[in-house]
Amino acid sequence: MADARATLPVLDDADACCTPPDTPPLARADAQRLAEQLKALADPMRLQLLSLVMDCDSACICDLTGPVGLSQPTVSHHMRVLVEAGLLTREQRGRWAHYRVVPEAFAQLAGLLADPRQGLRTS
Amino acid sequence: MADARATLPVLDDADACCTPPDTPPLARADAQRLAEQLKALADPMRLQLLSLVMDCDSACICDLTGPVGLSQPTVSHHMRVLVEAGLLTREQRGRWAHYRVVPEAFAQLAGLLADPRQGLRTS
DNA sequence: CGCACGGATCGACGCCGGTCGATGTCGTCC
DNA sequence: GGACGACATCGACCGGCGTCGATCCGTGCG
Repeated sequence: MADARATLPVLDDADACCTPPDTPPLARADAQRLAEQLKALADPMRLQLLSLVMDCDSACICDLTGPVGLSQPTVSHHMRVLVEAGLLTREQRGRWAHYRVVPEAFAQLAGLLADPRQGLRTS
Repeated sequence: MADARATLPVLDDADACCTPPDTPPLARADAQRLAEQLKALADPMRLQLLSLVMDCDSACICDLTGPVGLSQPTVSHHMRVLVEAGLLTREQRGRWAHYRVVPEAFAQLAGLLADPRQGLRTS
């Protein structure tokens, strides 16, 4: 802040008061990757869908449309988002696509959030 | 799925094959609340801002605009989002607004994600 | 082969949110 | 009081995203 800068006459714009100059923000690529996973989770419908998948080990879309009250294309879209984010896996069996939770992905996210200082530093 | 339904003659539309009928999805209000917190985190810029705040215990906006390369209004807006999501606190001191991380909020989110089955069931 | 079913994809629509220049508000200093 | 600096807010712009009806694709069965 300005008062700290006043005592550092030669560090008026290269040094932030609280941020050591050798500590840049989280790398852009890491931030993007983490944000994408969090964004996949950051929708109430997708959280509801996840809770349903978790409760029955594996689920297909015809089981999910009713409980969450969404149309089939919408559920299909959401499931795709979750699969692409690495939070679910999809397995085609005949007519049915089975979706399952990826526990490791949640564990990893939990680890990042549990220790925010170290977690958000991981690259 | 359809084959499971074929063996449950009276549960053809009320029962999903994998979801026990007494296990509804995550409650809508809970899903909304959790989604809001996750959405606050689900932006790469905000993750970068958070990593900076974490590294220096407390920061103000003038310290943050440079490292993340955003304008003051944008940073101010992002900080507001994080404060309203309960992930940061804001304290006005003279001209400066000090932002700090709320560790408990992260711990809670981590808990929800670490044990997804129970975590997403919590209300 | 034709039909039924489950699910993916397309296209359109409306809403949301990141971004910034401009401006307003507040606190501090002279 | 006026000037300055920090930061909040406003308004506009633009891209992204949730949603659904329609349609397409793949599988299974008679």
